[in-house]
Amino acid sequence: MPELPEVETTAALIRPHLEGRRITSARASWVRSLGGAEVAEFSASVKGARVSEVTRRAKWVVIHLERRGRPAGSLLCHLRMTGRLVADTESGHGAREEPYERVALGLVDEAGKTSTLRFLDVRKFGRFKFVEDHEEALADLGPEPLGPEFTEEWLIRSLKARRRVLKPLLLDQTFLVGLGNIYVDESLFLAGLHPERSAHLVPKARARALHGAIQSTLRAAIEREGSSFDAFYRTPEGQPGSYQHLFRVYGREGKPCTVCERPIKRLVVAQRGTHICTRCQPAPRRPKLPR
DNA sequence: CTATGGCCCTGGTTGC
DNA sequence: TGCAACCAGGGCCATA
Repeated sequence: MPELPEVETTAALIRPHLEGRRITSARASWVRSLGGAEVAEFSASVKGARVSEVTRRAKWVVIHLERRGRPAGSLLCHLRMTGRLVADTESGHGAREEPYERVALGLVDEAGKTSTLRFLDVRKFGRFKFVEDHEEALADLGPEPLGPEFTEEWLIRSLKARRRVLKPLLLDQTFLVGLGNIYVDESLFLAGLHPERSAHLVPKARARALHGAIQSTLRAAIEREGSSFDAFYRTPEGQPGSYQHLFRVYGREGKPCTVCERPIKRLVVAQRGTHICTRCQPAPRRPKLPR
């Protein structure tokens, strides 16, 4: 469950269980989830710290820590393909290790009530790591698609400057953050753009359409708490997302386009499964090959 | 700068 | 039924 809307939803779900609480213990049953740190080192970094705030940057959940009222580093969590963050409301569960649990934190609130935050991750691609400075750690990321930097003018200018295929460029987190395979396909469909078009050849009007498509797709998905079409990947906390019912192309191979009824096609672009309507998203002109 | 392919991992689905 | 191949919402790294 790893694109911007799912990460935003995750941050919102765990926030009330974390803010204001103090970390009393930490454990990790899969060290590589810690992103390079040893378990003891990780534990020492977070134990005794208080969670001041839970935010999101790109596809990262950022858990801000403080000690004596001063900033004291952050926990950065990336869900990658199968990661989940689950907060226990009931106390007394802290000792039990859940299936696929990779990292867990014991917490206590001001009244002495205990709880547990667990990082579960079937495929172990995700990360749950401590950093001193989250801004430095995330410095290479592009702008937020729902933030003030991401304007129509920015997108027009930035597309023009890149001689790259459109879809992989939009998936590149150093270019623009938050989009993954699903929301890229959905956004390109809404904008009427073929994923293999050259970024620098996208006309201004289409770039404007793409800007609107990205924002409206992400906003609508956040409103529905993201997508979850596989029981395996759902968040057990709260309701699973429901945006998957509104997919126009993703996972709809062979089904009729919602606009023109032509069957949706699946192709592979930059090694990623890609879904398009060949009528609504006309293929780019192929450059003439020298003979 | 851009593109490609391997790699990290596990489990569900598909096809023989 | 059994089993192998293939697929998956991400991103890093080396190489060309």
